Amino acid sequence: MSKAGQTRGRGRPRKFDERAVRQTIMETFWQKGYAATSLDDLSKATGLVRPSLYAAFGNKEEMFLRAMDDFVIRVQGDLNRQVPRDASPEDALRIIYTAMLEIYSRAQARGCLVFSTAVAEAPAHPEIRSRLAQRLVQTDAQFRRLFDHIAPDAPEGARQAAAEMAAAVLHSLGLRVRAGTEADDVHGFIANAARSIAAGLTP
Amino acid sequence: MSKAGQTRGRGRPRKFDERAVRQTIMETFWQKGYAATSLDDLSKATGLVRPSLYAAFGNKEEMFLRAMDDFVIRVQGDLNRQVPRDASPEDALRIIYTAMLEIYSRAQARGCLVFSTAVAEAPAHPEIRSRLAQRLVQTDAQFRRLFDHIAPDAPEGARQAAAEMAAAVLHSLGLRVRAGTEADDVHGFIANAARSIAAGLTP
DNA sequence: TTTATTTTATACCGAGTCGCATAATAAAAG
DNA sequence: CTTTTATTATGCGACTCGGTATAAAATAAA
Repeated sequence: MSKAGQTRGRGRPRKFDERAVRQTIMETFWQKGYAATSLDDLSKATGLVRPSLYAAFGNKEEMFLRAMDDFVIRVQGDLNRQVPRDASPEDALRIIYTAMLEIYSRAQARGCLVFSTAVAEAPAHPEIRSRLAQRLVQTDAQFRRLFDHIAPDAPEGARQAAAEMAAAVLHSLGLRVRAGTEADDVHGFIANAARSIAAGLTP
Repeated sequence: MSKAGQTRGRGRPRKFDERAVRQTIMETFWQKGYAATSLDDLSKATGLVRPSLYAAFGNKEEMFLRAMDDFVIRVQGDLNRQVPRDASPEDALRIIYTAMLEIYSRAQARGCLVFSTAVAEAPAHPEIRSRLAQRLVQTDAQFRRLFDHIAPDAPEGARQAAAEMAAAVLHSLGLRVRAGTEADDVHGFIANAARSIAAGLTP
């Protein structure tokens, strides 16, 4: 159902831009969480009535899964734009964490849609849980690839351990932002974490 | 209201054990999350009818706040029983994380009531958010005290950084368990984390 | 135009929600 | 015993929820 938006459909044309609506859905889930976001909320936020939402995006859980994908895509985009390819491990981590802090802090302390919102729905929604698990694995792998690239001389075990630690710091960062931790404390946390992890790579 | 359970009340005596009921409430929230737990669920689980729950424990949010307290108390108890006072940093961390993994893994992958459930309600419930923030601060502080005790020769900055990293690993552990990460992978994560953090304390 | 197709709008459903008002019950205090 | 106080039981009221059936509207194809 629902073409990619290009094919000249045959019936009544849509009055909305699918990508913009998806962004709005993602933002709404991000701000209010899964359970606290009603379909009426999404309807008001997007300007689409509920049946249109269903026709275009499926039920609430499917909308949320889409929102998770859109969230990740957007974060990766922001990140790729800011992280240089030739930084030292400590600088790279500091840049990444600072960028993530900026993302997590937009509007009122929202934290991470995946690590702070999806996680709560994991027990009741196997699909969400599996997507969350995927995300954890991929985050570890991304940091691993980063360290393989910028710290190739470190032993493999150290690179793997550093990658897992780097991911853990990211998880913690989301939590701390969501809890409303003071900005200064968060910056201190970031600086300490970047230094500690980098130290494990260049002994 | 509701006396501590000792003072010989004047009216009709309670038919339930307050501490047992609180444990059941905590377990239920832990298993199903905040939003997904209805008062009827709590009523069924505890055997108390809703008005009795209200009279004894207040509304849903107050019950959850109590559950957070009870959860922390129980975790601290389990932990204090298992962590020796004279272990090396690496051993101490491994013991703590292994114990926490056991707690987080009870029944079907529940993860952490605070880090995986309360966090989702933080935006909508300021009281929950503030309690979550408290918990984050206290967790950092507890690790800090641990390292002050078992690694007093490390520089202060290193002890503080290690404490924050140790807390971050705990946050990540809750997430990973909740996402259903394979037990072997989680054990690897624990071992790597304990080694990395300890290395930062004894260079 | 006519027909086929797709989206939008309205209205509704049944289930479940929290919280409380009220009445029945049980014990202590007088 | 009578009165007071506290707990338990019953039940409801007002609301929100996710989801859908149905009809109106808008466009492309025939």
